[in-house]
Amino acid sequence: MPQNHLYLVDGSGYIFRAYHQLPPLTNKHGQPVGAVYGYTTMLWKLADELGKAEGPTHLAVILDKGSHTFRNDMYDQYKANRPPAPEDLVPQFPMIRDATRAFSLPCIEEAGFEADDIIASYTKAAVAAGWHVTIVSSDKDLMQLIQPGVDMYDTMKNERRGADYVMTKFGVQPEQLGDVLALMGDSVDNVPGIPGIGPKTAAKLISEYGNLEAALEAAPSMKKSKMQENLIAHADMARLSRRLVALHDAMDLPEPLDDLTLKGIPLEPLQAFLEHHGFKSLLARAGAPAAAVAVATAAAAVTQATPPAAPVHEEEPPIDRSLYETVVTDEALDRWIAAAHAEGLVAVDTETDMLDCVSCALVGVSLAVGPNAACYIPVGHGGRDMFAEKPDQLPLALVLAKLKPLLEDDSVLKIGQNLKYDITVLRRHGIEITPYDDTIVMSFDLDAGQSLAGHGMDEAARVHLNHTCISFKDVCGTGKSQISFAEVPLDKATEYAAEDADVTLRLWKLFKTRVAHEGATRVYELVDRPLVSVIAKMEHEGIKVDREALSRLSAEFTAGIAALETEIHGLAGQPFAIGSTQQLGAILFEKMGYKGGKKGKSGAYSTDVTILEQLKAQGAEIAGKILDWRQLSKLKSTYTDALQAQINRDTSRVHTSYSLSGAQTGRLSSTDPNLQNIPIRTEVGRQIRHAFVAEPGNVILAADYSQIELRLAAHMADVPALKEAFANGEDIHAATAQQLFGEVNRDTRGRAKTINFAILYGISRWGLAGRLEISADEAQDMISRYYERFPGISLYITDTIEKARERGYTETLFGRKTWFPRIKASVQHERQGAERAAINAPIQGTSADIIKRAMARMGPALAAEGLHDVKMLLQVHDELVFELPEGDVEQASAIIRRVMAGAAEPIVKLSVPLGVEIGHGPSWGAAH
DNA sequence: ACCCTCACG
DNA sequence: GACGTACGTGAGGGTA
Repeated sequence: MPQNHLYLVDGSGYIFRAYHQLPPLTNKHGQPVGAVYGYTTMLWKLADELGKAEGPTHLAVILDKGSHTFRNDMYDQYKANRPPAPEDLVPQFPMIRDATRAFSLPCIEEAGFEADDIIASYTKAAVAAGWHVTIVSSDKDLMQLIQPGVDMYDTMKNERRGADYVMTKFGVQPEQLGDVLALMGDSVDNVPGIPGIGPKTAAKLISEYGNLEAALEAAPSMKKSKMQENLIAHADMARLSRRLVALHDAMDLPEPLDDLTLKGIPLEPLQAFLEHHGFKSLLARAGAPAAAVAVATAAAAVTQATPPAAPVHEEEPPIDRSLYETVVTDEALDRWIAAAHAEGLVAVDTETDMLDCVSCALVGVSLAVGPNAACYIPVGHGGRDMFAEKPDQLPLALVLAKLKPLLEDDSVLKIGQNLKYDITVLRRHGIEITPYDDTIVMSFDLDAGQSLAGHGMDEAARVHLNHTCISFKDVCGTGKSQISFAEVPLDKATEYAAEDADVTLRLWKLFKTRVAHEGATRVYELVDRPLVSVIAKMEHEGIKVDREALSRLSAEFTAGIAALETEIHGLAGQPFAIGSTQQLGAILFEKMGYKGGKKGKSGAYSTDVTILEQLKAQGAEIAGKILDWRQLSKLKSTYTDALQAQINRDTSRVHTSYSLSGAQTGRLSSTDPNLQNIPIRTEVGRQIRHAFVAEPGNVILAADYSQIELRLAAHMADVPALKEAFANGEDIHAATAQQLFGEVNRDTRGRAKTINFAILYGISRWGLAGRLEISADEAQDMISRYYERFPGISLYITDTIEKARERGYTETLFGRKTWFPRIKASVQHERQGAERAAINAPIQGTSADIIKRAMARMGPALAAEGLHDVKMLLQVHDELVFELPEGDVEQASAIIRRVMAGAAEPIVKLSVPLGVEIGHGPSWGAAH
């Protein structure tokens, strides 16, 4: 009779690990199932052990139930600083139980006890009965249970662990591990331990003195050191910690040992479960687990099962463009679509006849399902002219009809590089791409700030695949002789387009693994990926601009500019190009003899606002005129003229393009045109905002976060005085003025405001001195006072810089990384520049994360309350702009406010409220 | 292609 | 002791 062998599976521990290590999959019902999938493969692996020498004869999955256990009664801080489970993990907990049931395995949980205690109790009982035990977990606390006859098994690393593992990892025997853990403490579970003692020191003490109590008792006679003092001072904390890490092994077993006998795994419930979640590839590709088949073969003849394939990292074949196919027949198209279904994923790229995706025509679609397995489906070659001669290609309508089910199939992942473009193009043809991954966004979430990693495809291919893509220029030429993609011959078009899809798929494979392993899953899944289709919608929507209003302004500005020009030339005594800083510098500082030195390496005179304002203050009339001239020229060329040219001919609206990878901090950026820098600060400039209007019957609504970055700074640096001021709804700059100067008036409030911003940007006394027109010493005093009044700020600054230097990156509250390679530069000002950016990045980036989450939730929140005509049009970093029927304003305002104010939740709980200010009117200008 | 300047948060 | 003088963007005009 072979010996009984009980496997105890630490299900709760596993699911967290699977969540962080595995790609964030969703099933065909749109539910997140990455962790469930990982959990399922683990059970599968265990099922395959059945019948082997070291395999289980008995097995139980142990789960945590509820969060309050006897340890909380012992120490109310236990696990107190643990963040709530990620929102896409929560719905997976019940599915874990489904998965366990699908394998027909017993599942044990008990209120008041942690899974660890249940495992300890079963281990004790089984050992007493003379059984072998294997604990399936990688938890260090459970390693205390290792003893002869009891080992651990880490399925992810495929590693069995005994006493020697504990010895290499912690330097002690398993039975001494509890003492080591007690000294070390555990920041995740909030076990206090002894400050300053980590794994190394703890192990040294325990192996030297044998156990915790002996070490504590010996402390007074140890050599004097910080560690020794701490050992004495915190002895009670260590004793409490010892009790917290001890496993409770004497509970009544919820189910008797003998009930845990493994009998085999009926195939049917397992199959149903796998099919429900679309894990059927697991069954189909790898064969059922041996145990399941053993049961199934009795009923039906099943083909020889093979064990699930271990993930092998095979070298991909180099890119070979000769293997790409031009798809021009029904049969070929069907074959590619079937291949995509079989693979469960497909890289997609669309080719169009112009860059503007609102007006462009579809020219072709490329697909890739594996390395070099890529094709191009031409549909619009030969151009839009109905009568032009065209190459042989499938009709557009047919291709769209066949692609639609694939592109909308929940069980096939669509992969694209900068998908918002393709989403818009295909949405115009009635296709909603879902689900999707975007490699440009993945790249950004991994490598923002890494100077070597460009996120565009050509650069990404060079960096990550060591491959040079065919450039668009090579195919279409440049400048005047540039041709449209519709005119490119099919063979050349296929090489170019299919390569894009092929490269995208290869990049995706790399990034998918990295996202999971490098902690980018949170920000990718919870912030950026959902945003892609939202941004696509906003760009497609566009905003109405009153062309006549702009044209009137242009005319006004032209007249103003001309008048000023005459005056300036008169004052200068000669005509010159006012826009030329070179000529202007010569006039001001050489001919007219004003003071104001040369600047920097170029040796040119600086003529920027600060200089001109100084001259003006000295009484130079020309300086004021030049400032006015510059303002009007800027407004005319950058706004009133340029915006008119940007009004789309087909839609009569302006469609900006947002870059999701534009700003290193995680902010969006806006181009063609940039709608994030429309004037507002001066009255003249503000008129331009009034030209952004709503359709008749509609209004423009603008919703702003008020002081979001300062609020986040107060939260992140933990500044009680600032937090309190925000909680009380005070004027924050006035409150700062009160703290710093003891009185509030226009002057002190203004200075306080400057200092508040200086803090967000990484202050230097020189910089502050310049801004406030005080001496560096006075500025230094002011900074010191700020740190004194707002403790936490200086700690935040030093901490952030230190961490950035250590790890190379900073992180937002949502885990967005920004890399700072120059933080180790030997050139001082380069390094200091990186330090200032590092101070700012977590704050600016968290603010960006929050508004992005608000944007992703806005559509569903509005729709849920029946508001289908509210359109989100623009994002300006802390502001969202909507167009909506006048009658919806009240209801929409409440929803918008709620969504924006609560956008951090539940992932991040802020200790300050987020304020939202909302206004509306016939134009953007009027909405403020 | 680069610099300067200036519009925004 | 000199250095250079706040974070993050994009666009237009002048110059080389």
